[in-house]
Amino acid sequence: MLMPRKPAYDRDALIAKARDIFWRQGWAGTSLKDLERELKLKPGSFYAAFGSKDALYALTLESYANEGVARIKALAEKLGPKEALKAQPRLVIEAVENPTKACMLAKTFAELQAKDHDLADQAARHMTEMKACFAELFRSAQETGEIRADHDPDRLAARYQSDILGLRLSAERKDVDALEIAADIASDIDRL
Amino acid sequence: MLMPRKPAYDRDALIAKARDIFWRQGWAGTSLKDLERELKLKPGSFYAAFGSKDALYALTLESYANEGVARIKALAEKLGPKEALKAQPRLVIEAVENPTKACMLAKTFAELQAKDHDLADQAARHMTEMKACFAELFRSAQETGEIRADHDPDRLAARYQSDILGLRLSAERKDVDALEIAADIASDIDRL
DNA sequence: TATATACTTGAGTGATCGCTCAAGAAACCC
DNA sequence: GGGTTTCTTGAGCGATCACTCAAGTATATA
Repeated sequence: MLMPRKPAYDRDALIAKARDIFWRQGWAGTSLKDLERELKLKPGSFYAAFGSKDALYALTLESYANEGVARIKALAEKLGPKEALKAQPRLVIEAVENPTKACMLAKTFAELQAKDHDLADQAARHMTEMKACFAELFRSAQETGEIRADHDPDRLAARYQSDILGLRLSAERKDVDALEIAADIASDIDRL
Repeated sequence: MLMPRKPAYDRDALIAKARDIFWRQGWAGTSLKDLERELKLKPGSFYAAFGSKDALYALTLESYANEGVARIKALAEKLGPKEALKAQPRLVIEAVENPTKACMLAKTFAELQAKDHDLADQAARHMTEMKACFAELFRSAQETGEIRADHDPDRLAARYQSDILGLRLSAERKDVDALEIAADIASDIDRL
């Protein structure tokens, strides 16, 4: 007895579009008007589809984090763990398809942590996830002997992630040559 | 013929107080209500004293940057350039008087750059200023022979500042041992 | 003490915020 | 095509935004 009607939009495409807007403009910096205009959705459709601005933001964080993990894992598959870690800094600041260089998780965390917003926790969890991913790469690079075994892979991962966050923020600046920094981060890995 | 009346508040103290609020909560995250409550100023007095929210924010950025430059220069005076650069990472994440660990200039820049807001430019200029300050320390450490002369001090400064930005953001996370990262940044300087 | 001047107060401005909902349009099964 | 259900539309909700201003108060000089 069901007689439905399909939505006129592609939900995943809308989430990807919203991700780019939130990524660039932040949480408070993006209004419902912005989203309605860019997603071509009237308020009613928007709320029927996503429930709330925060709920959509959560979906975009999820999407962002999943793609990030997938990208680094694919890179490791292709280049091996050490070379993937070395290549990542340069790739991440050269990705022209990104709406901005800085990390969306870091931006979200920095903006909303003081408010104890749920989205800050969620961003933090995704960053922990990424850090674990980096640690695994350091660990397997140690197993293959590419990196000396007397380093703590978790510590290496924390430092590496911190460097990447700084790099990606620096890459937004006009007075900084982010490629030099990326190269220096990569060459640090050779010294391990 | 002038018959004035002094304000009941200490303007510099108010700016310092506002700085801490903006630093923690960001630009969009701080409402006039927040400021009026914390500064104990009614709207009329607020606008008579500072003109606008943005004008006050600009004053707080100025205050923040001036104190930052003064602190690093005092540290260099006391410890010498190399030891100052090595000490700074730890000191900056251990400063308990700060409302938050992350750098206010970086947070401002990240939040407002996409909007082409004047405050983003101003924050960027202050970061450039800080970078030049770091470069000068690297340069003088090279002159004393503490750091090898075959490094580009401007490049070292850009990398160092990028590392500090990442460190300070990392220091806000519960799952990261920022002291370890600070120690690793310091030991990197010994290898130069 | 009288008066001029600056500061303080708080109600209130129009604009925008995230969001709701009733009504109309469109697509499905029978 | 008829009937049912979902999707789409857009006016409009109360709350909050940054900000204004006229009236009241306090403090200086004369």
